[in-house]
Amino acid sequence: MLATFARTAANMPTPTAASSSISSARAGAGERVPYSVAARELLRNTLLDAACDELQQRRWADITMADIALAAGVSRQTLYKELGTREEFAQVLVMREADRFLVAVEQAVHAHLDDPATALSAAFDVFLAAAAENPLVRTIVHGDGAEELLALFTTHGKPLVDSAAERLTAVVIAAWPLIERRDAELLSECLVRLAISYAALPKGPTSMTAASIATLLGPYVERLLEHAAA
Amino acid sequence: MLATFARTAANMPTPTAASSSISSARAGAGERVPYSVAARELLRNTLLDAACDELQQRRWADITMADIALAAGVSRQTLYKELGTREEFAQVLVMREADRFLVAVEQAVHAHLDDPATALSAAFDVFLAAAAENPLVRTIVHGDGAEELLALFTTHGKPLVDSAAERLTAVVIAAWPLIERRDAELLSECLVRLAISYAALPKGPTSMTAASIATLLGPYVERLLEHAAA
DNA sequence: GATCTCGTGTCCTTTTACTTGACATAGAGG
DNA sequence: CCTCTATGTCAAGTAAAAGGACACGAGATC
Repeated sequence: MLATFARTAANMPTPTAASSSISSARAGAGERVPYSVAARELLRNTLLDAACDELQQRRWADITMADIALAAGVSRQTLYKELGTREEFAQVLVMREADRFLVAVEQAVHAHLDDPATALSAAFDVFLAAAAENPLVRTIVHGDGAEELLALFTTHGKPLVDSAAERLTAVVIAAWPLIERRDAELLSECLVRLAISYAALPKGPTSMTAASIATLLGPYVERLLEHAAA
Repeated sequence: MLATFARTAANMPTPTAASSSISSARAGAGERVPYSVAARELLRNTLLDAACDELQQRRWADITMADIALAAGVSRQTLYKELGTREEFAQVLVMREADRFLVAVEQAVHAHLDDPATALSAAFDVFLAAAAENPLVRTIVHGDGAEELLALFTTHGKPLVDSAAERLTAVVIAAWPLIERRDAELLSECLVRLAISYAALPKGPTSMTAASIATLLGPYVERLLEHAAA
């Protein structure tokens, strides 16, 4: 039923759960976002979206800050103030995209709480499939002139890896609370690094890669759970 | 596949087509919304959403403008400037909700382009079902202290009826271009008035009511189409 | 019936956010 | 070498929102 119409899609707390068709979203509790915060978010996202759009048409190296500001309908100054320098902008852009991948991964894990190895495989598969079709990733991996962006995944990838690993750790711990934090952190960082590697340089069908990873790391995870249960 | 992640749900042109799960929205053409416009929209919607939320907790008469502004995280002054007086605010609130109903109706019609009578029935059914569960409508129809809002549907309902009829006319003409505008206008206004009447005072299951309307007006529509085809 | 209280609607001042134009700098290309 | 262009930053100008104040009218209280 579409009975209860959707709340304005504009004022969602996070784009996380922004799917649920046309139904009563956020009818629940005090998840109220004051306008000032929502406007700030809107500004940032408008800017980042504009950059993504531009990226699908020409190389990052050919896109100026002025282009991005113009595309977002905002002055260049506002862009600098809100997102910092070009490098910082790129960093934020990449981080946001990574965050979205994490959301997808989180869902995949959540769907296989009973079987860690399957969860591992499913999550990795979802990630790789998404990465393979994601415009930003494709641009970076496939196209030329995106070396600066590429570096954010590798040589300058510390913020990304750390952040993603941290988030993934949270996912793991939420899924299997018995696992020790240190173990979860180790596993997460390993997974993140593998994920980035395979996203940058795919090998064979995504499901096979995912299965391989599950084969490699599944025993470790199960060992962890056994120890935890004991 | 969720491959291509959703564009920021914040910057959608209209909440109209804001359903399509997680897939590449607006990758198409120049449907770019400059930030200033999006921010304005966001402000209005935040305010209206806040009012809706409040309405689910207490009566319209008990909700002050200050409450709404506070709930939206905005100053009272901004509220007045953006949405006008209390009456105007209520008007806008109602109109927005009506607009959403029209969207649902439009979809229902679109799903039955081949059979006008069925389209009629389906549209009316969708409308009534939605109205029956819609929080705002329920508040107005069921609760006390909403007389001021109720008037906007009846005695002071000219803007609503005119607007809805006009939009419905557009839907009808888009669906069956052969129908003459004058006929579409007559039909639309009649339907809008009936819809409001049954929303305010439901009678029996929605599907039966919808079927009755289709029985009553179906022949008229088919007659129109026959004449047009001739 | 006079007063008190509260919400409305408006005016005005301060503060914040965005725009605009300008400029120093550095790298690319003629 | 010089020009052209993009970056990053500054200061002045403008628009939007916040915050305070007040007149007005409606209900409540005494």
